[in-house]
Amino acid sequence: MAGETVYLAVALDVPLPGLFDYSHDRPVAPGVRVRVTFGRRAMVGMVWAVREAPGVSADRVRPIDAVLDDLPPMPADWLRLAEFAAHYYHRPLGEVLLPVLPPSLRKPAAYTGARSAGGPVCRADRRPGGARARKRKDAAQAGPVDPAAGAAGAARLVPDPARDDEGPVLTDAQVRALAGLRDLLAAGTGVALLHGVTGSGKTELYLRLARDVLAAGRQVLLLVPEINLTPQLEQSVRARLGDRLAVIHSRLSEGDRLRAWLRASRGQADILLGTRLALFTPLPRPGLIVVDEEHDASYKQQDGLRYSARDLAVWRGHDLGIPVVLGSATPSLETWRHAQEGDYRLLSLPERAQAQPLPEIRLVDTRRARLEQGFTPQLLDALESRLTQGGQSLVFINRRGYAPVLRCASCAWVSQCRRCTAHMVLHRLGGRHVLQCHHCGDAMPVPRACPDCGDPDIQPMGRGTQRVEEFLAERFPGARVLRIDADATRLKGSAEALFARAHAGEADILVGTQMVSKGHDFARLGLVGVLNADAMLFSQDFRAPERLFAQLMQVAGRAGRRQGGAQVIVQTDYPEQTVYQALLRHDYERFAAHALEERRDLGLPPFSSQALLTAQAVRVRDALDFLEAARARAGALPEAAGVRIHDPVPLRIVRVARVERAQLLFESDGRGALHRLLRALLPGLDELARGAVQHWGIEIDPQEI
DNA sequence: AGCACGCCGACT
DNA sequence: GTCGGCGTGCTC
Repeated sequence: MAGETVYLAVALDVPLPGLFDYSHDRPVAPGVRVRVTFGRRAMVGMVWAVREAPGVSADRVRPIDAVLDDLPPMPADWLRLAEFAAHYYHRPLGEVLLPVLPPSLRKPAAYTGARSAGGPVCRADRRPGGARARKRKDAAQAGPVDPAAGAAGAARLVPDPARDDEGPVLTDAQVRALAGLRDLLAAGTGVALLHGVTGSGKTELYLRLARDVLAAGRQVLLLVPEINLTPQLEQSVRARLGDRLAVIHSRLSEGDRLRAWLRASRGQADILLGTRLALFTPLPRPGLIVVDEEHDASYKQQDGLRYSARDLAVWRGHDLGIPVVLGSATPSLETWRHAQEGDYRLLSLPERAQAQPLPEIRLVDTRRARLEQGFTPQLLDALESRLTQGGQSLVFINRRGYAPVLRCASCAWVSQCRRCTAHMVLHRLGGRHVLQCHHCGDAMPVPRACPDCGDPDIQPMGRGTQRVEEFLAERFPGARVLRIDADATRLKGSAEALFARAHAGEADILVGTQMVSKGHDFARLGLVGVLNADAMLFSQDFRAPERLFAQLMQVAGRAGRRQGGAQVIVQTDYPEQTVYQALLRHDYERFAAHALEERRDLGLPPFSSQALLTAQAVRVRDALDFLEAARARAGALPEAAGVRIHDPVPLRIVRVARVERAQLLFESDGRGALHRLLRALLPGLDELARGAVQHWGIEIDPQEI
């Protein structure tokens, strides 16, 4: 088989443009991984193309160290997806192709070490169970479980498509929406927006649609925004659709992640449930992609390749010729506009599935109120009466810790982080208090007296979840108060435990951040109180009202899902704001229409496309100088026509961990013009950045500005 | 991004 | 004398 020397163009996970040529004695198919030496280190790369001659002088070309043939070549559609993502987000191919693989498939040590016998795939196959499956066996499962499902070639548990009576009786709106979704399946392609208020039964429709797809012998990819949401959905899917399910998210162990990836990519799993990174799993028989809570910011990766899994899901669906369903109670304005324009098919579920009315919403004006620890008398009374009725309440405050800042009573001292332009937040840790920076993670003890003037009277200002928890426990001595936030759930498994206690009714008042607002269905929850919502209104970001509205709709949706008479109290200084007025009526459409009009007037997305050039330096001046130079260079290019180039600005939190940051916004009405300009501009920027700039990057379709 | 090499300060 | 600081430059 060995023959003439060929040159393999290999993609490597390095921030350098292009591919790297290596020699080999025979051609290797694109999509096959290889082990190579790059500089002094061993790396796993992926063959992208075969060439007869190297693109660089032959003396620089090195041979391939090994062809990793423990897996078939990555399928062509998967390679197209990665190529599109690399092109669209302006990153080298290798920075897409490799990081989206399970870690063990891209680490050279997995193939070279003494214990690597046969490589990671061999080892995974030798132990097909894995921790997840072992745990599952112990747990009593509702619904059919096929004990052999983990093994290759296990009998498929095919649901009977004729049995449409499985699961709850559908409402008229659900029946209509399901018919629309089935039209989409029959058409074979297209995007649907399933717009349904919380509790309207979107999940039920996903399950029914998925069953159709499975019955046709195809696979379903089901994306959720957060790891927290996978266990619940996993249980419903198993109960209704059987055990040929794989779950992928970043907190799996390497072994479990590889096993799940293998089961999906070999077609042994019919349903793949996961967070954004699951989008990049190859599927041999794809039939449907569902993106639940499509508006959620978690779909946008915030480091490395900054991709939007929702946008790529739409692209992948189109490329594969399969339908994509986007579900949300508060669709992103981008998606909503597509639905309005008819690009996406709009299917609505305007009412809750189980005939519970939506909770009554009250805005309580805090300008006139006498506040007790941030609480209005109205909210305290409502909490009190829920307690006497034996119902559960939720106090929502999107701020963790005890108090956002510590301040000296007699001078100007505040608890400023040494390394960031941000305050250090007071936290209660065990029985003690400490100061923590939420941006760099730095921590320090609370000073006994003011470091500047020596006054011992230093006081916490404002409040976070911990202080609210403490106050409520004092104010309502008989009540069981349970706090659920990132701090309380930091330990592995503690999130599940806390949520289980909340669900079991072992708490009368829940205090939580946005973590509690997603996906959970607390049976006895009859009251939601929202503190400090206005904080989000003041953000400079033009998307702040959209996010606030979604957040409030979501948290309001926690109330009264199982019984009527539920109430939501939102405390605000600005009850007249459109966001709050629309919220009062549970009126997404009114809010969206208003927000879209504003966006259109200002030429903001979705009526324009944006890209953000970011720079980091020791001193912000250097970052700004670089961006200014980039702006001048961009403006001089012929491709700049039709692209608005804003002024470079320092970020609001300019310094994080002693690094200062600035950004430059590009905006254009058409996507094409923007990308053409970037294509012309970006290759020269490394040269401009030489010197004081530590790092620069481009972000396409930024979610925060 | 790694990981080298390279050329100047405080340690046994 | 050398251990090690991080500036500069390269990786098919």
